[in-house]
Amino acid sequence: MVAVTFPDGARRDYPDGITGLDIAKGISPSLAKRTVAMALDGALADLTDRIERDARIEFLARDDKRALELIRHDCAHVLAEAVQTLWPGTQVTIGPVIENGFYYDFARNEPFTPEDFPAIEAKMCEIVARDRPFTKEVWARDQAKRVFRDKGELFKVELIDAIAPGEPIKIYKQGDWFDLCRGPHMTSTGKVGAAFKLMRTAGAYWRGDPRNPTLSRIYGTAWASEAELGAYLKQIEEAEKRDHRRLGREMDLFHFQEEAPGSVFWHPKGWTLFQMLENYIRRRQSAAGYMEVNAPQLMDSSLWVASGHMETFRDAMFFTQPREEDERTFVIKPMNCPGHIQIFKNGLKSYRDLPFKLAEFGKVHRFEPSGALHGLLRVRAFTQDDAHVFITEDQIAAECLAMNDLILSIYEDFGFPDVTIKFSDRPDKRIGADEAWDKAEAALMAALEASRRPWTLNKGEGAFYGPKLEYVLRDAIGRDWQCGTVQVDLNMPGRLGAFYIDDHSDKVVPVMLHRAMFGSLERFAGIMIEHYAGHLPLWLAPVQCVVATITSDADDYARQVVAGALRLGLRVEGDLRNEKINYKVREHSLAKVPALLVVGKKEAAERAVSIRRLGSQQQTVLPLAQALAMLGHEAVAPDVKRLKEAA
RNA sequence: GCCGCAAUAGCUCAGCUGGUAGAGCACAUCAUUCGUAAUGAUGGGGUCGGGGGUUCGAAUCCCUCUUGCGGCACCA
Repeated sequence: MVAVTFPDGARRDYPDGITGLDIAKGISPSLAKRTVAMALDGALADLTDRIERDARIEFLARDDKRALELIRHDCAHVLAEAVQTLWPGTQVTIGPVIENGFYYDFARNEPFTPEDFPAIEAKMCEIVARDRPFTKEVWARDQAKRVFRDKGELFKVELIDAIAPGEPIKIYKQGDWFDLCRGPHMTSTGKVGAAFKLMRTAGAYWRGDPRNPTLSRIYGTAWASEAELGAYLKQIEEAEKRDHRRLGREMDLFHFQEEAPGSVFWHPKGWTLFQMLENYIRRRQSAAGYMEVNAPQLMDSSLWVASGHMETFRDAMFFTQPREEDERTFVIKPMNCPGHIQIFKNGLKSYRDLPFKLAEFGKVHRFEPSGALHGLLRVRAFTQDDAHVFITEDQIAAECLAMNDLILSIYEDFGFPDVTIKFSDRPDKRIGADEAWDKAEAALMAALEASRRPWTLNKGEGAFYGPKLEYVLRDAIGRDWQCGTVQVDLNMPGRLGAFYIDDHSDKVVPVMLHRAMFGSLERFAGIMIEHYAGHLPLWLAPVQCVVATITSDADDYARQVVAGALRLGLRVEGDLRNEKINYKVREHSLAKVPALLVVGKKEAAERAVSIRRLGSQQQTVLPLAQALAMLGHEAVAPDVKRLKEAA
């Protein structure tokens, strides 16, 4: 007998090996009918699985939140059957559930294109309508391999070989079609429903390895109801409107062109935003004891051989061409650390000088793979808010913690309270002794734990010289981008011959921490633009307010308003054109100007302004002095505001 | 870099199976002085991403390069 506990706490004994379906039927036929799967002790399982030990059982209806991943996974199987029906000879590989949907990778000589989607979707609808039950069988390994090999499914044979010995080889059938699969599945294909849509095709390497064949991937989305599908598609449409590449053009912030792939042409407005970000970081890090420096853009390649960068990143570095007068090859810096180490090395340093904190808005160039480039988020030339902190081993944990706090407080100022923190430990390809890595990882981990923030482990993803913390932000369409980073480096200072004199007059190689907060100013600007959908807060907006006249009678007064705003340091423009106020409102709203100050005869007579804020139809009439004071206050950066309030 | 798709006016796009380029917005000029998301008229603007080929003839078909887009891989 097994004891089964129900969600209401009731407990009943059943014969050993009873299925969930039998239990459901015993309770009520309608329950059995509407149940698509079960959860045993919280783990999803096939409803027809036999229960062989005491467990807590839950019956999942199709509209249960947890059933959504089953809908998506079942949908992937339906897709695979549809594809193999339409194009016999296509091999199936894997088809997992992902955020918002699923994909399936196929091996076929001719890749799929979106033009194939209507036919595939129609076939999928047929399979769903047929409503065949999903049934599970466990096959012997040899039998499974034979069957798939005979079918020409060589990738599946490889997958079977990868299943650990002792693990069952599970086969799920849906009518005549079957697939090797971990499961679980719902009770039948009909449960997939109609709220699915194929989204796009893509090439993908088998098992993620570029040396393997390229498979043809089909991405799809699936939901419990048409309403949810519609809402999702709508959400994608909205996200596209906040794409920073589009807003960058619409707001006249920057552009790219063919001659400089992956390099930004910042326009006056975009550069204003960039400088606001830079100034903000400059204030924050200066308050935290960093000293700003500037190191050469070009340095002899020997320095990069010594640092170890040449060996690991040669293909991603830019070089100068030797010339008659100087045969050396120079590297266009891809990193700032070697430069900062030279500054540290210049002049003897004492332990009393530590922590020695050097910061630079360093413009670095990296020959990123062409396929990786993506607007401002992945470029070949970018500006790091980089810093290197030279310390003793004892200072590692405290300095890492201080960096972590500083970074998180900065993200909060920009409205990113939830940041994903990743801890990346030693990669296979690395320099330095394992004992050094042990020390570095332990210290970084101590700082991470002391900060009491949730984090995830990124196994083997550390830099070649040390472990790191990564701070990851999300763009409008849900892609993750690494921004800030804290890295412990016990290797490079030694390689480049840095040392300080300790309290026994001995030479000691310092520990170096690498730190970036925005990471790349370009990337952070892109994420910011998407985060605010172009509606930048006043302190960051390139044009903070426009003074717009209704008729030329107000021109003189408008000029006074502009002058008043300028005196307060506001970035203001006057719009005295002979255009209707409707036209001006539309234009400045589209340009995403945060505050529109409208002045007509009435305002001129009363020395007032009518304020219209971006995104609102409301107009507020305020006396001029009061309006400017209000805007002036709002335009103060959050960190400066805190200082003022504290004073 | 790999797989697929794309590139026509500043922007968004039309241009069927090859027959010499079009719209809206933007821009310029003129008129309009108007109370919170588009006033009207007129006008200028394109080696159809670059190069090569097929053809009597190429924006259109083929090859190639460049750049971009979506994934994959990469990311010090």
